[in-house]
Amino acid sequence: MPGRVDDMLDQLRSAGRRVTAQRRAVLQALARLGCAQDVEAIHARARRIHPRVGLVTVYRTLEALVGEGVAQRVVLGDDRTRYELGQEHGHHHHLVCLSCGSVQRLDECHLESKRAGRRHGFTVTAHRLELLGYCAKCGVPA
Amino acid sequence: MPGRVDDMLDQLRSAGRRVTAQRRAVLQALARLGCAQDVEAIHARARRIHPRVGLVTVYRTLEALVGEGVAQRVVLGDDRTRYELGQEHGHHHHLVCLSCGSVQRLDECHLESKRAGRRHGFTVTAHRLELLGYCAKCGVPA
DNA sequence: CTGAGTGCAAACTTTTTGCACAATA
DNA sequence: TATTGTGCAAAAAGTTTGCACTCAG
Repeated sequence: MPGRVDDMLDQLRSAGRRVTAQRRAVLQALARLGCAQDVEAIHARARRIHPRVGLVTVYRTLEALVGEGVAQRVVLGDDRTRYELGQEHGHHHHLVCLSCGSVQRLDECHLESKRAGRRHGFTVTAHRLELLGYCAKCGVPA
Repeated sequence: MPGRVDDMLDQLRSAGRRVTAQRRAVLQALARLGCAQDVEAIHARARRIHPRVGLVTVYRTLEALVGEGVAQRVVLGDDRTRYELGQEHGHHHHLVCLSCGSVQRLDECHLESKRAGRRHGFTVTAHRLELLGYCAKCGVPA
């Protein structure tokens, strides 16, 4: 995971962007936090790595990372904007616990709806799927 | 569709809520607009039906309708909160055009991921699926 | 007539922008 | 050194809340 962060920093540099301590911190925060984290959490984690990271910089850095294809926005249905490393490669979905709000990654993708879209004259190029329910820890409420 | 609105108003009344001209207007706006509309659009449409509807009332009414199971929130990945009539019954997904932003309803649901969730110790009780791409009118960009 | 519902204004939350300063390449 | 990136403060945008007034039941 640390090597991966360096690779991404190189990618930024190659794209003509500058590598700063703040960006490194945001990237490391993303790498350590796992998927679908909101901006506040990313900011807090980044601060633990490098105290001089402002919230504004986190917003701007995330936008830059998305632009470079290093990170992506994730929308889960609550009102928070979330981000995670990786783009379409490493495609996955999320299991969102309705009880504790935890989010875990689901790598399988049994999706057969592309055809359905095409039947509507719609060309499906991407999709987003969230499974909502209760995680093993919480269990289903009575 | 007009009968359906009256039925929903009755449902509100039975639940001890009051039926006002504003609520009727919001409900009619939802019925006429189709699925996944944002609050601003609902407000504008409601105003055309009954000019004395404030934005705040639209927010509060939508919340009440969701609480009564008459309407539901829809999250599509842009930053807007959207609403539409109907709840889990009438389950459907959306085809979101990346070019014009139009949203159309997809009634089919070929979802086989519930099993996948269960394998993770996760009990799936609901899911959300958006297919992104290009509608027939827009076509796929070069 | 009594409490649920409404409108307005103000408060809040989240995200964006302007501008002077700092630091990378 | 030439810019890109940063921080702060302020502005926007979207949503919620307090309060007095209105109206459905």
